[in-house]
Amino acid sequence: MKSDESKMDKRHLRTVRTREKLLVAARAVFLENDFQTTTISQIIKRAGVGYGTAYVHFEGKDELLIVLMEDVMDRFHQVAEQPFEPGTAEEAKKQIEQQATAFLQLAEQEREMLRVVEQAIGVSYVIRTKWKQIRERFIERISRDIHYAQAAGLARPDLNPTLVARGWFFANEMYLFEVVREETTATIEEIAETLTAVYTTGLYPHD
Amino acid sequence: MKSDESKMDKRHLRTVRTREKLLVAARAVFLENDFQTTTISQIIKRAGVGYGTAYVHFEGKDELLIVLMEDVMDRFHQVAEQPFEPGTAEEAKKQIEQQATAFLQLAEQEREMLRVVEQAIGVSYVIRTKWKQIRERFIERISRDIHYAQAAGLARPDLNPTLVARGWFFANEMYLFEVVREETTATIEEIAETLTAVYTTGLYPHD
DNA sequence: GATAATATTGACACAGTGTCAATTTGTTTG
DNA sequence: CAAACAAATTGACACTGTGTCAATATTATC
Repeated sequence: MKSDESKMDKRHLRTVRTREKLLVAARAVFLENDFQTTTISQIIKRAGVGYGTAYVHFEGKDELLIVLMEDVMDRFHQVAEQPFEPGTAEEAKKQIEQQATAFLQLAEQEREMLRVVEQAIGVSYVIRTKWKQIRERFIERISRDIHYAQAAGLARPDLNPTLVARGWFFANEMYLFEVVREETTATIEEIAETLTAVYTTGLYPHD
Repeated sequence: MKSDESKMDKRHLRTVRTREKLLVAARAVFLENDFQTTTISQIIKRAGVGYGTAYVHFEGKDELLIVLMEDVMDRFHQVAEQPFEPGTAEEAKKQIEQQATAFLQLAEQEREMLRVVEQAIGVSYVIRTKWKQIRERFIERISRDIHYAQAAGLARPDLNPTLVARGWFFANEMYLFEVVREETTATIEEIAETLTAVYTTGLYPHD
């Protein structure tokens, strides 16, 4: 995470240190409060640097959070990039449920940061955009998976993969934030299982 | 919408007029801009009243929007309250698709106001709470419908109705806002059809 | 028409933001 | 090594918007 400081000259090193101080302070303040109520002034104070300094390193609160988000986002991308090459419908279901579970588990693990991120999505345009990128990456990936399953004769071929993928991801995303807010009564496994069941085989049995 | 002014004494009437002036101005300013960039000062100026007046009638920007939301919300509740008593699975699917379509059509019709509402949900706690109420009403209703269908032997009995309802509503809600933002490529009918198809019969055909 | 009740008003104190000229710290060069 | 230069840091300042409240204006009551 930290860049290699050994080769830097003293000047550059000071810059990096200041940046780091700001990020550490920002993380702490964000987690202790909301995104909205957190002020740059608080972060600056905590970091022990002069007021203007924060604006030299970051454009504002938003950019500070975006940098802090990056780790979490990497983990999401990892989940999105999991391979999907089922041989049978059963296998597909299993893999889909696994991915849904992994997704929600990530929400649980990164709850604190995601709590802040969720608030920030509402308030900040830049962060909303950032989140959309993550979402689109997931959706695109899911679309490809659906396409694959259709081509393999496993999934219904008459549905638009992108439309289906969006709907499926949306349900997952909303539950993700419910988990983050600790508003769910059910366990993650139960949620993933239920969502997957409906998604793959539907609520109404076939004739 | 307007209350009956005929019986009011002059004083009360003045109050109502002022309130109305503020609401009209607020609607105009909100629709011309965002929720975030709209300032109370703008609304006050537009309404042609003194600065403090707005704070006498409303707690702030949020409450102003909440009052403006009410009409739209009524229409949503109407959609939520549509009867659901299918005799067959086919009938159920049809009714579900109809409701999904109605829901998205409402998004299209009330696009402008909902655009503002969506932004406000992000920023304002009060409005987020208000929206959650609407959502819960929908989800509760859908849960009951699922329960009904399960009891009637139409729907899979092994799934938790509330969990399923949430997932289903979430997908619809996200598409609602996509429609509001005019970010969809597909038509409303196609979206409703696809969502319903996956919801009712699943992406993977049964054995 | 005097008094009481209520509604309106805008000046004010406050909180937070972002900028920029001045200052401090570090690097290079003759 | 001491100018001279370059880069990083700083906090005072101007600005935007909010919410409050004592003063003022309007309407009701006796």
